[in-house]
Parts: sequence; C-alpha cells; structure tokens
Amino acid sequence: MYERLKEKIMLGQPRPIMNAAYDLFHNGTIALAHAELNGMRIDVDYCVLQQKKLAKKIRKEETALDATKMGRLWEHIYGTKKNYNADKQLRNILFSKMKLKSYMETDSGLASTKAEALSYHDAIEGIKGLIRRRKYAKVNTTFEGMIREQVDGILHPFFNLNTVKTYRGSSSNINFQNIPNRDFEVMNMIRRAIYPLPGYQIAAIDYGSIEVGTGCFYHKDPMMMKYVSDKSTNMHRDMAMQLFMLDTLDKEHKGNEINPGENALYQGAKGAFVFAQFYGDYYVHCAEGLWKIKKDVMLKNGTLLEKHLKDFDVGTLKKYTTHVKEVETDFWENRFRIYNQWKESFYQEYLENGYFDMLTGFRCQGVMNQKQVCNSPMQGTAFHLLLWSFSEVDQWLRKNKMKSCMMGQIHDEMLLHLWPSERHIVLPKIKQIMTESIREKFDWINVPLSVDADLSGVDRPWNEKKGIEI
DNA sequence: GGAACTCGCCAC
DNA sequence: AAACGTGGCGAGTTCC
Repeated sequence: MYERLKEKIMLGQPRPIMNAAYDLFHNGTIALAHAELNGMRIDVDYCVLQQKKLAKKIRKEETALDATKMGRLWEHIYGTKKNYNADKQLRNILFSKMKLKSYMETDSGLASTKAEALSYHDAIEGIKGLIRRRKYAKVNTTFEGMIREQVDGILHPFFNLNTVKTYRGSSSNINFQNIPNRDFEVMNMIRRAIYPLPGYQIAAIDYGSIEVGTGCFYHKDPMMMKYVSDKSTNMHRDMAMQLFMLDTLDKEHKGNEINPGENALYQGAKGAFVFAQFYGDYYVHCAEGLWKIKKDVMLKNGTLLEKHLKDFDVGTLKKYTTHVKEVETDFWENRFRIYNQWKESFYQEYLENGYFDMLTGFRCQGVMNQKQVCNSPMQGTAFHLLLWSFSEVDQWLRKNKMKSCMMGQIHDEMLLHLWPSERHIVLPKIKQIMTESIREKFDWINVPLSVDADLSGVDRPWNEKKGIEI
C-alpha cells in the first residue's frame, strides 16, 4: 500500500531526493494523526465562566466609552447602528470627524485602526479603553472557538501538511499554533483552559533558534556558524552593543530588576533588527522600531540611554537612522558577507531554473520574490527537523509501549502528554532524537542543535508550564 | 443569503 | 526599486 501510494504520487518520476520528502510527510502524517486522535483536555466550565467575566468587562469599557467625547460623537453619528467593534466606524470617527492625524495605513491605503496605530493617540479620552475592549473581545472569541470545537471535553486540533507554500505545517479547528504566549495576562487566561489527559503532565520540547541553524545548512556562513556553535559568542548581544553603541551588555542581566534596561536592549536588537533583517526588512523601519524601545532605559553606569545616544551624536531619529544604516551595511557586507552572497546566488539559481529544492527533498515552484525564495528553505527545513523528530518520538513511544503520547506541534516545538513516572526515560530519549539521531539521518546538518523544555504539573493546566533541564 | 473580501491579531 | 517571511480565524462589510 505504502509503496503503491508513493509511486502514484511520484508520478513515475522517482528521484531519491523526492522520495525522502515523501517519506518524511508520510510518516509525519501518521504521527500527527496520532496527536489529533489523542487531543487535549479543555476545561469547558472555566471557558464559559471566563466568557461571562469578559462580557462584563466589555460592557464596563463600553459604558465608560459612552461617557467620553468620542463616545458621544459615535452615538450622535451612528445611533442604534453604533458598534465599538466596527473598525470602519472607528476610522470615520477618529480620522474624518475628529480630524486626528493618521500615522499608519492599511494595505489598501486606509488609516489604520490597529492597536499600534491607535496608541499614537492614547492621550485622547477613550482610546486606551477602546484598545482594552478589543483585547477582551478577542480573548472572548478564542474561548468561543474552543467551546465549539471540543468533543466531550477534548479538543482535537488538526495539524495539516498540505497548506503552506514553504512546506511548513499549519493547524486549524482550533489553530493550536497561535495560542497566546507573550502577553502574560492573556496567556494565563487562555492556556489555563488547556489540560493534559488525566494523570498526565504537558511536556513541550522546542528547538533553540532553529531557523538560524537551518540557515547555516544552506549559506554555510562561517561567522553565523560560529555564533551558533560557540557558546561564548552571542549574536544578539553583539548587535545590541553595536546598535546602541555600548562596550558591554551582559545577557545574564536579562530580567534583572537592577538593570531592567539590558533586557529591553537585548530583546530590541533581536526582534527589531536581527530577525527583521533576516526576513528582509531594511534600516529605516528597523531604526523606527529600535527608537521606540530606547526611551526610558537606564544603563549600568547610571546614564539614560537617551543621553548616552546624544553624547554619541545620534540623539535624533534622523541621526540614529543613519547609524542603523551603517550597522546594516556592516551586518551584510562584513559580518554575514557569505550569507549575503548566498541570498544573491540562490535567488539567481531560482530565476534560471524556475524552482529551488530544499535539503529535505521538497521542490518549491511558482512566482516568488527574493525574500520568499531565501526565507522558504530555512522555514521549511526547520519544520522538517521538528517533524522528523516528532515522528521518531511517536514511533519510539509506541514501540516501547509507553503511556506517554503525542499532543501536538508548533513549528519548532513538540508537545506530549507525559506520564509522570516515564519522565526520566522519555525526555532524555526525546533530546537524543532531536539533537543526535537527527544528525545521523541528515548529514548536511553542520551546526549543533539544542533543545529547551517546559513542563506543567500533573493534571495542571498549560499556563503553569515551567522551564526544566533535561 | 452566502461567498469573498478587508482588517486586525495571535503564533513561530 | 522597495522595504518583514509563513499561517488561521473572527467580525464587519460588500458583492452577487
């Protein structure tokens, strides 16, 4: 059956590389199906209760809004049609009637009403309340979906392999891959609803910085490979120092109350510059993003970053942008010159052939720009490492008659229902598969791979996850 | 009355 | 020359 299916799909043109891709998705599909079947527990009563609380919070915000100047204008114009959830009405009120300046636009060129755009006007009475109302409404609909999709208190999200042009996976009904994590308040609210199967605990094991690693498989940039391989180096720390013109930046102070600023600078360099640049962003936008972070940061020596930058003659956004431009040039022409050359040659090759292949055997065809062409292999390959590991772990658990079983996948992270007494057998085995066995399977892996793990308590919800050492 | 679209927002 | 890659989904809105 398996061979016949494979032949049919290969359309009689078997090439070894494509066979590898077929096998990966064939085995991956089976393992993901096991996870879908297992599903995850959900506390429906809690969801319903939270919805009631959220509805109350939303009503409270709306009552407060009604009493503002903006609210009265809204009422005057729309009457019974007034709807605080209608962005079109909001756009009309703010940018036409109240004549506020629009700082951001939507893709189609209208004045944006997203939270970031509204926050430019958060001094206006009601704006902050409107943003809060929207956040509550969003969380409310998330509970709505979970209640709708559960069957007898179990959610069975789908994990698809047929929807993404980079050959990543996706998830639906519900989308298990975009459950809030970064906003601590919202994370706690939503993940509090999700439980392991009775008697189990949730284990989440993810690859560390995997897309940076997969990049190295393709461009083989020596500086990037050193950053990934040598633990005494740190790319984001180096970039934070260069971007903010500092001599030191100790990552160990991350989250330290004495030096809260260090965390902001490290995270800022990482998110607003390094990853943005990798995805194809450019210095003007990066400078704007970095400029927002810097304001109230206190440096180790007691000076405000704002003053520090002024002392270095980059105290205005305009001057700072020129500085970021120089950092960008250095980033691509010196620090990651080989990566930069690869982007050029890989794209040229695509233009000549009309397609490009991934190391895992997948072929990408279609009209793409350079950013898409150069991002796809990294994104896809990173997921394929996770998927291969996911399938190996699933097979190992079954073969060895473990009670632990698969729960789901979030691109570079696998989640399991972990049977507590199996913890010290299963977790080390997973680490071994993810970081060692995989290097025997794929000989083009040219940098060490690392994993991080989170664990919830036995019969405790997902929001109580805590980092652990394996 | 449903399909298709835009927008906003969540994840990696 | 232009300027952040990949998804899913809900609400509102418009099209047919």
